[in-house]
Amino acid sequence: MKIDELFALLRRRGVLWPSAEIYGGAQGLYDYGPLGAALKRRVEDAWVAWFVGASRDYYLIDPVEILPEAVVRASGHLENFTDPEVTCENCHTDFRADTVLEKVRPEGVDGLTNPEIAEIIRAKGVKCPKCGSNALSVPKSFNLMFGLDFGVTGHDRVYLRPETAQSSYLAFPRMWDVGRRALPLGVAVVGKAYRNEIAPRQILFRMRSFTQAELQIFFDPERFPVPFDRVKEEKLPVVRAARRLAGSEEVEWTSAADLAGAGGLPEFYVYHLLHSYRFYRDVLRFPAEQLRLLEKSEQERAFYNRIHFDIEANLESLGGFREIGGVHYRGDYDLSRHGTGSGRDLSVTLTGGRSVLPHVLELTLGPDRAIWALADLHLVREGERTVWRLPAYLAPIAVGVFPLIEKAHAEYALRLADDLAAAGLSVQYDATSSIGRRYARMDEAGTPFGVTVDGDTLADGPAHDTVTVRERDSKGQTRVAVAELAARIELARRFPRPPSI
RNA sequence: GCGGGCAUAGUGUAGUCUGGUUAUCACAUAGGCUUGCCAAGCCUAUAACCCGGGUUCAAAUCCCGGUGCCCGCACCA
Repeated sequence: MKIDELFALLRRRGVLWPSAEIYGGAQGLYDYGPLGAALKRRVEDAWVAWFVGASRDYYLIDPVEILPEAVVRASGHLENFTDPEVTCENCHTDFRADTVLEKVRPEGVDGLTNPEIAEIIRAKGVKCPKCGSNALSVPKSFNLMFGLDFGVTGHDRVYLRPETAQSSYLAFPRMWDVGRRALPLGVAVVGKAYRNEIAPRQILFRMRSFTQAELQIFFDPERFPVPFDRVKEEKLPVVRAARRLAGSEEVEWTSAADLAGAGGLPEFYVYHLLHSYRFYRDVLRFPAEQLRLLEKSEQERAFYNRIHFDIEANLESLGGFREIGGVHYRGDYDLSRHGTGSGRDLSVTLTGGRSVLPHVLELTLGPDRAIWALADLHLVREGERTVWRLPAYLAPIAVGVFPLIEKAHAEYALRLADDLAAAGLSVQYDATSSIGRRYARMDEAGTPFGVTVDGDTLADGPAHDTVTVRERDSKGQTRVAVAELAARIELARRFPRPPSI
């Protein structure tokens, strides 16, 4: 589906909508409605089950969303988020000031005010790199972090975190003690991050307030054991950076063994790349042929990332492959920077007495993007029918309960709906319109099971206390005893379990 | 940020160029009758011109400003 068509459908069903709609909306802010909120929780829970559940030494924490200025100064976000830009008044192209001044001032523009940069441009006669005209503007700074006044005086500067990862780094020394004082140690955060994007675009794909699910694995750079033998035959759809620089974005299905061998990647990295890939393929159930693992070149990736693969899904609504998550080997950059910034030594002493500054492997997911991808890839029109083929364990509503004839069967059906809800299932009771229309609504919401109470349920005979269970994808119907119903649905609602590390 | 396009019920739309009726139609939603396992039928109801200003006897329609969305460029640490 096209982006507008898909968004209209999601809006109509109350999955999500623009925030502050009655005031005309606010750029880059969206709210989730009942279906979206429930779906998001399921996606996040599935992520936690898959990533945090992979090891006994991985933990989920819930830190605040506000960072003191010293933190973002140390992390590099303060300077990197405020790159000055100049615009060519002639051809209307924007450039980063340090790029434009590369030749005349190779040391960069850090520490210069915008008028000072403008003076250099004027004095050196710097021209527009694109059209060659003399029309470069005075630089403007885009602070991509939201700054806040903190405390009574408002003199203390704080920022909404631009990524959840920083919260995990700050927690590392405490988690070292809370955990088993052993590496690897995983610290996961699922929460909001905020970026004052210049141009929010494409609904959930570039928002100013969005959710990140990130697992930071702190490990000993000399030793990160993984059960690599178990996975070495598995093939991954990769696009290596070298191949991209040579002009091809074609996927090469490469075995884990080859990526680690001739491919030159560490085994621990390949293992986790595969673990992440499996989440998208086996948990979110994105078709393998619509997924690719795209390696970022040295120019594209952040300088501190030693290895960087994006996990991308091919989305019709957005015109191609788009990043949903990533696997980043960040080295010791983060703990080193925060060690310097805080004046604390963040290295740890391992059993045996060796002291190490742990390296970080970061596994990320953008839950908002995942939700859009779940809609793009699984929400399909089949003639008159619209079906959201979500995996049963991700569906916002587990089961719909319908009386075939409201007057005759409502009492029993309502009681059944209450019983299923009491068993911990999300239930939707619907008695309006024809049974076919109710099934159709259920299909559109992605509800995997519809339970219909009919005359046989109430009558004496072999079908007493049984109901029709209608399955969303096949439209097939089976007769199920009410006593077994909750257990059956619960089974389908279990998240896939990860292989343990 | 720059450039282009767009904005009408819950959703999709007609009407805008050429100002003038009770703002069109479909689907959806709610109620009734009927039916009773896949969006059936009939009747009824709810429901919209993005916001602000201007021109005019009269503005959904023309003009200005704002807001938001889409596309391209740039940006995405």
